[in-house]
Amino acid sequence: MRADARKNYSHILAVARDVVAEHGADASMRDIARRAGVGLATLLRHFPTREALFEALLRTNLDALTEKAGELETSSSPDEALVSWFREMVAFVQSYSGVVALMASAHEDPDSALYATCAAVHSAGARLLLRAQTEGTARADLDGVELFGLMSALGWLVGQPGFAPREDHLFHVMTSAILTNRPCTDIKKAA
Amino acid sequence: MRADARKNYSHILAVARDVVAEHGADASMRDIARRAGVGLATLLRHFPTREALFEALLRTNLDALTEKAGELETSSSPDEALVSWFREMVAFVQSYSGVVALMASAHEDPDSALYATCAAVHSAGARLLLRAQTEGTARADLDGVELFGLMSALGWLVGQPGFAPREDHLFHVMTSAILTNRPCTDIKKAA
DNA sequence: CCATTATACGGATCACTGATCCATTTGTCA
DNA sequence: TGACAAATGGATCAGTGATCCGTATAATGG
Repeated sequence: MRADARKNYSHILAVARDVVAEHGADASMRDIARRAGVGLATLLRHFPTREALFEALLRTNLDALTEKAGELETSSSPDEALVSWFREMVAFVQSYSGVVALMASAHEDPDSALYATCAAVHSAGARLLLRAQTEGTARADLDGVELFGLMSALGWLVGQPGFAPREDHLFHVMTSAILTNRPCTDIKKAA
Repeated sequence: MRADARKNYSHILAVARDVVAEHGADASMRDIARRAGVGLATLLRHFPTREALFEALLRTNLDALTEKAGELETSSSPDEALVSWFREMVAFVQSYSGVVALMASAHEDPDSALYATCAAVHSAGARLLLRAQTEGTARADLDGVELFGLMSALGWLVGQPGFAPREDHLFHVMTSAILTNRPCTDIKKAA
């Protein structure tokens, strides 16, 4: 790749990160190109589709999440690790609104550029889950994909207008569905 | 309203219901108009925005759900009623993909055409929830909005590619987060 | 039953989107 | 410096939702 092309590539990616953070996953490609100071054609040659752009955009974040899962695996108790990672995943999904759908379809399509990255995230989560399940603190009838799904769903929900203020509580409800040792802490028990 | 206009209104609505069921919430307005045999301008005069069209489309479904909640309130046990209604809500959200976001924003905006309808659904769900909470079979720290949110999130999730086959299981996980008397039925309990 | 009038209709058009083409510019290397 | 491949971006295309306005028609009064 020529030097100027490489520079544009990085610059576009940086600008795209800002614009997407501002306008969500359906930001205008023209807008991104304009703000990057390049023509639309240039943007679209570097990233032929919207998915390709997101792929590049998300790869670093997803890799970081995968790595984070590995760290938590050794630094925290199984259920604490799972909850911490869950929280980070939710925050991630929420911050790039509209991105989960992309990841879900990427996970279904082995040819997708995001496929490997998604699979890594899934299996990283699955390992954290398995560790908690072995200890008996997570419900046994879950797998990594479902864990990912629940995280995505929560991230999606708290990204919807009106639900952001309830994020902490909804997070608590959702984790108590996954973990077995913190069942409904603040609930008036019957019997 | 003139007779032909009224006829067009109903016809467009019926066609829109089909098209949306086929192509989801971002179906082309031109497409709907074409299939209804009217000009795009006519469609857009009857329903100035996409939201206006969905408003009309969803009102009947939502009213039906509200009514259903009332029926269940007298015909089933509190937790059975809640679960049944939960299931219907999830199916509804899933069938009209992309619609929840619309309802969420409608619920935030008192001027929205869907506001009253949404509020009715929320309070109908809240009543079912309260009944189960009084009996002690639903966790007490939930309100109608959160119940609606969890239903929406699940509906959204099972509408994503790859998660549809897991609908039943995810439904089970989610309900066990809400109910207290069926905590993780198929799980190896710790201690 | 016909003439008038208000109403509804829809083709044409606009601004916008992502995608593609290709003449021009620019980096690179001999 | 010269030549060539590579990268660029303006122009253009089909698609979207929205708007305008001349035309067709339903409703109404004579």
